[in-house]
Amino acid sequence: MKNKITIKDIAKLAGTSVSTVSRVINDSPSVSDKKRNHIKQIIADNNFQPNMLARGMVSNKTQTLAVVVSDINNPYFTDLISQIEVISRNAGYTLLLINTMTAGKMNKDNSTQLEINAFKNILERHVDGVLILGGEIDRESVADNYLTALNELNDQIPVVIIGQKIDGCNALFVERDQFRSAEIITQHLLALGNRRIAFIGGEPGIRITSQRLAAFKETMNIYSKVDEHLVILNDYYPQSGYDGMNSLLNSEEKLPDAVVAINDRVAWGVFRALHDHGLNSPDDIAVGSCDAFPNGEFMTPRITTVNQHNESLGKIALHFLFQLIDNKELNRTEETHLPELIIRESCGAKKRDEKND
Amino acid sequence: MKNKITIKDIAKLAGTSVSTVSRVINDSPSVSDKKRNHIKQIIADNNFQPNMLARGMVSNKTQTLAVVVSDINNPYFTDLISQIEVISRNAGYTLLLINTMTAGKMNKDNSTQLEINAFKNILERHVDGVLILGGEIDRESVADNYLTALNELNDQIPVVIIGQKIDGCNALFVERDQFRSAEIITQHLLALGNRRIAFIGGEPGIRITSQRLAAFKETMNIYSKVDEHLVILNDYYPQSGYDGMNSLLNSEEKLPDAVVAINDRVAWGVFRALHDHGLNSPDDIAVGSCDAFPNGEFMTPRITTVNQHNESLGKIALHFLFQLIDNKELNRTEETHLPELIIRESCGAKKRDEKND
DNA sequence: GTGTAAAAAGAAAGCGCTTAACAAAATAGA
DNA sequence: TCTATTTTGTTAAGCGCTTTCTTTTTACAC
Repeated sequence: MKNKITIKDIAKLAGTSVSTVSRVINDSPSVSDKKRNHIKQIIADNNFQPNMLARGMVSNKTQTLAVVVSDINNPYFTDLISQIEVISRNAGYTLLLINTMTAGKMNKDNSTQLEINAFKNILERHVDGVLILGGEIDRESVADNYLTALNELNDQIPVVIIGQKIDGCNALFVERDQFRSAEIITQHLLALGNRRIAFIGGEPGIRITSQRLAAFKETMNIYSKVDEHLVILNDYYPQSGYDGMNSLLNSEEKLPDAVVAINDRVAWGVFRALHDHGLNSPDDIAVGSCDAFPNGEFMTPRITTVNQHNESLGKIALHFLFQLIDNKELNRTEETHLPELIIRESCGAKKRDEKND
Repeated sequence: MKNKITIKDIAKLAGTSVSTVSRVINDSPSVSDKKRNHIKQIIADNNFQPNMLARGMVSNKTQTLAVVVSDINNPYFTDLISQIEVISRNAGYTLLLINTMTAGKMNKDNSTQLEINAFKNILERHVDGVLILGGEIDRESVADNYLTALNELNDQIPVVIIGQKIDGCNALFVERDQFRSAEIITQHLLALGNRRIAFIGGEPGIRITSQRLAAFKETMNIYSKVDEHLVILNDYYPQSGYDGMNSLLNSEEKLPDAVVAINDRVAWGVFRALHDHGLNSPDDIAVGSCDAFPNGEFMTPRITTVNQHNESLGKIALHFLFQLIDNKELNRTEETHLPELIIRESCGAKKRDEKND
């Protein structure tokens, strides 16, 4: 490891003072063009990179954003992170990534503690802003010490949370209407004539699940009624859909006409279970879901789902975060993106249209 | 934003000197238990977090690792990152995440420049170690300025690269045998009696593609021969498999008996194309691939693929990186993980067994 | 030439911390 | 009791930079 070259070295090489070199680095005006060019040349020749730690100490800016994410393997978050990375990079920020879920499910206390630790870490590092995706915030009830830690963090550093607003939290929230999206897909399935509809997937105690499930139930109750045997929660992954559908298929109960899967990945498992039983979607059982994950059009059948326009979430959240960092007045426009039904094959709408032609 | 509390404030509150407080923070022995406890109490009461920038300046350690990744949306990398995050966090490091691909494909110059910029950024931030996943390193030929920048980075900070060794690069490489995995799946397909086999997916000019394609061709040439019309490269995503398979299905050429997809996601698109043409895998066309992505067992048909044990890559890479950071002698054991065939449904091996019973 | 204002350059303080060097106090041995 | 040693605490330097305050240089008018 070579010894790092410092601003002092550059000053010496250029035969000038440290402060003049600093002025050149920071594009301060009061340096003559001649000297400026000379110094720039020397900086380039020696491949000098100013030490950001030192700059950060005095300027109180680290050009760093912390991203706290509960599950980096979830493509919903990955999508978000990659958007966030690009926008941040273009704005001159680098991301500190903090994942708070180890592997699989964790017990609640443990994950709460992990997030609180993350906040401490963030505080130590003096980042300029914090973005929180999912995690504890998704829970229906948040521990008091978590809320305290989060508010303390937000006292020191601007925090923007992508998720549903929670009471008592002072951070800024950017949210999507999770109720509405489940309502849309349930209405669609009902409109196609299905009356006995199952709900599969989602983790109990997590807000997105309760909201979507509530939407499902309320909507169902208008035209039909919910058979509680047909509501099977678990988590958000294909295995969950597979197990859920299988238990329905293997039970004594009458089979449903249709299934609302909590998201496309769960639907994937549902399809697999159906196929294993020689059944077919949409002909035997229609399946609809939410979230429009990438590549849903390659599933067999192509999945009918609800696009929440999550692709704009990262952009909006950063927009706010940058405003907070710069102490600007918040301008909460351009936030509304309504969920939108994407009709593909798995609910059978197109097939029905063809028949009616 | 509250004013941050500093070590000075703690010293004043504790009626002692800054250095004594520092000793307590750093668990230095020469402080009496009484004073130590008193100071610890005050630190806790005031929720004091030492400023890591300041600590980093003097100690030359930032407890930060940079992770440079070309495409954070690729689940192969996401898997890797999430492992890396957990291990790093447990070792007291936080990750700086730098994604170098914006969206979709980029032209080569642009992405080279993005990575070089990333290296500069890393240098400025004085991280303790760097991990590189994919990116330029994957290309068959690397630009000179890229190699120079990479070597300069490695001169200052330990760099570990997960990928195939490139000439002239001084960083440490951790690799998997990409040739072997394609060889395995091709052999499997040949052993099942297929002779006319297509190769779909992968990006020309990227090393993993050339290596797997070379393995495919060499293996094929032993028992059969390669019809160049049946080799269709593009990229690594379902669309690529879909388009590739479709073009085969729509062409005048005789259809292949089997397909080697470069990875499971490409195979996914292949299945979709087959299905659109009323064809079925493995009955009409067998499909095998590499990489054993998560949830492959939920595909229809369940995919037969080759597990590269990439799950151990992150662990091994960090193991080395930590050794380099601590200036330890490198101990390159436990590195061998042979690729392994996972037989599921899509090549038809099990069906054949049943028939023979 | 002198005088003055503006521009350019430099000196020095300080960001929050660690740590070497030193000083003081406590303990031990003679 | 007195010195030698160990333990505990303090002072101050310095990490690499920014920035305020000062000084020097330059430009221009008279």
